[in-house]
Amino acid sequence: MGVKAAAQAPTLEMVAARAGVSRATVSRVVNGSPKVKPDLIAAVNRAIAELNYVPNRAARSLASRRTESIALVIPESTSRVFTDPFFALIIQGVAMHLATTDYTLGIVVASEANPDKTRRFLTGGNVDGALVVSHHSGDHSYARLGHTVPIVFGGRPLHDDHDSYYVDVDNIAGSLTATQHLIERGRTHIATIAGPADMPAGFDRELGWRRAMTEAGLDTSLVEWGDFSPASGAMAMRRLLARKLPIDAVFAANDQMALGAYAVIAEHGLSIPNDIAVVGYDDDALGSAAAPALTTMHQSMTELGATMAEKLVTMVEGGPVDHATILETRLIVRGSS
Amino acid sequence: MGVKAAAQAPTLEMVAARAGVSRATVSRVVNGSPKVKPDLIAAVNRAIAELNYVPNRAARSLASRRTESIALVIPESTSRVFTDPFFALIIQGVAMHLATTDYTLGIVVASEANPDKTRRFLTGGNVDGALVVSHHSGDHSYARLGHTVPIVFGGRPLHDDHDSYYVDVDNIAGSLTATQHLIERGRTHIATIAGPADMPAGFDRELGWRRAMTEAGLDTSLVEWGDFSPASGAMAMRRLLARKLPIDAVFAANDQMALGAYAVIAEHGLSIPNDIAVVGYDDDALGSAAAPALTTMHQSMTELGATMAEKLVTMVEGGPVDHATILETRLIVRGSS
DNA sequence: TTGAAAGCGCTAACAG
DNA sequence: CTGTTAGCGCTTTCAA
Repeated sequence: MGVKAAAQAPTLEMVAARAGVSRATVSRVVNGSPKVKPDLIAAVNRAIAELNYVPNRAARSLASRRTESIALVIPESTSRVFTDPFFALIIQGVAMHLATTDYTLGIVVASEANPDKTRRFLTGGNVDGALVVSHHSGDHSYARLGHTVPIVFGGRPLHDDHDSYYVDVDNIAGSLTATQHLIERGRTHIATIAGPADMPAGFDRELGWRRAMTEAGLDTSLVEWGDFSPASGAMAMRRLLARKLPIDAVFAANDQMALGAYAVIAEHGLSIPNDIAVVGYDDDALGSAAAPALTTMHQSMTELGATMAEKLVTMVEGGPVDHATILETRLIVRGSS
Repeated sequence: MGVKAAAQAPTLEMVAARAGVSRATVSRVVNGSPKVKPDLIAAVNRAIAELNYVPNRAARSLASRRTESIALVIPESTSRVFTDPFFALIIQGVAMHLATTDYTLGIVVASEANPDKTRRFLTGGNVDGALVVSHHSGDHSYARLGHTVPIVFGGRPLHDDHDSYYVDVDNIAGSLTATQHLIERGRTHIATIAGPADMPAGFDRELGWRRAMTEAGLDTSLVEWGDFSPASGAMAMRRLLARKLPIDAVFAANDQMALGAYAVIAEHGLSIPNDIAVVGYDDDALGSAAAPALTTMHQSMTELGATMAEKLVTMVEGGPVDHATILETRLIVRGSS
């Protein structure tokens, strides 16, 4: 209201006029074309600065048929476990990598009630590519879209899907290492609180534990499953203890479940690590503040996110990429083992 | 490569041709204009379905001068504490609310090294509005942009900024309630592990504690500050105990610090809640799995996010909104108090 | 190396 | 109520 006219955003045309060149030239300068005379480049840049010009994405994308934006798709069901630092860190990694590029990041929570909405959004030319993360394997249903628009998955497909692209952490090697650490510490009755077997992370971490146990000739019957939540970890620990078998260590498939187990171990009057050593997975912030501090496997989820983003951008721009990229994991020994 | 022609996405024009109407009519149907004859609507919708048409956002936005997308801005410094469920939950709330609208969500990590990049992005007509969240008050530097593009802040401005729009939880009432709960339980030497005084959440939660204590005629000298991390909570608790004054309860400004304090209390051979009752804030997932389970103040961050999104959309669409929206908080009594 | 001109797919007056 | 007609701001041949 009042006198103030809507300050019209400067257009490329205004820049051209001010710099005394054609719109085409301004466009070339903005897009870094190599064949523009230096003095013109300078003139254009000056005009851009003076006008505080910023290109209109919609117009650019309409004309060029590229959107300069990528979507991070999060299946609704997994968004419910958003509390899991997992997602937040991946988003952070993706966002930070993208900040170094010209791509914009869009978040899409894929409604399971209406999966076509997401499909259409992705195939409707709204994004140049997509990142799909989930704990659930089934969500690789998006895999087929990969033929229409570039897609990079976070976490390996549960069933090896030969032509999908993904970045994953080495869950098998990680859990193998964690279990071997317990064995080296002289533990022999090592239980595991595993994650759901229908999620790659759950399946693989159980597998690594199994391998380490088998290689060492130890018994692999002490398994209980949780859903990665602290409460489920506590319940699993309770079931483990209820078996009345000797247990001198527990490898939990994630820190949240490990911490859930802490409470139960204390309730039973047992001490960590004297009676039962505990090793978690993920290196949650809370593990280091727990008493005793939790030994765990560290893997950088921000790195995972950044790597996914980098890979996708490479694909979008037509570069060569491998189907699988596996990130390393490392053991962090603290007081609980 | 090979024979496959790039399957050209169907355009509005193709739909018009197939339905035997003009492009304008198709546009009207797509945008739900009330003045189109039912039979034409049907014809158009049939053509849309047959062609699997999906509107091109760029074209639409270029022509209509609206982007149908909003940005969630996260200052870089606060993105480092991304591990804090706070952000993840807000994002979730925002994403879920937006999923019920036609708006798209973009995540922008505002580089502090190059703040203008974000400013330009926001003012450059790339989004219809923005949501800004941060724990830090200083970040209301974006407040001025509010005159150019609608902005809703998460958390109140530290210095009351009379014309910015925000949604916040009632930190003062919440911490007052938490402290009164401790007082009702008969505790009289109640310490607080406060958050940074330069963050509204830190400042307000300390204030609520102070009010409750003062009203009850209790001493308010037992204060130590942390930075909301578990480690800082542990250190603050250590300092509190080092004062060698009687302490029979602790109100921590968030659960992560409360849990950090747990470890230290145990180290000192004290028991919770017998020797020291503990109340946290935020209702983190881990608080309920701790031993004993943590009494805390619950506030729905997803609701915060959803409310922010809703408010912004209303603003973007020209509806009336209040400057401040305050969300309720509730006490959850568990074993630690 | 630069400019002119033709759209990209859609919306929004304005007629009719 | 429906169609016609201009563009929205930018990229991109094609000539010059």
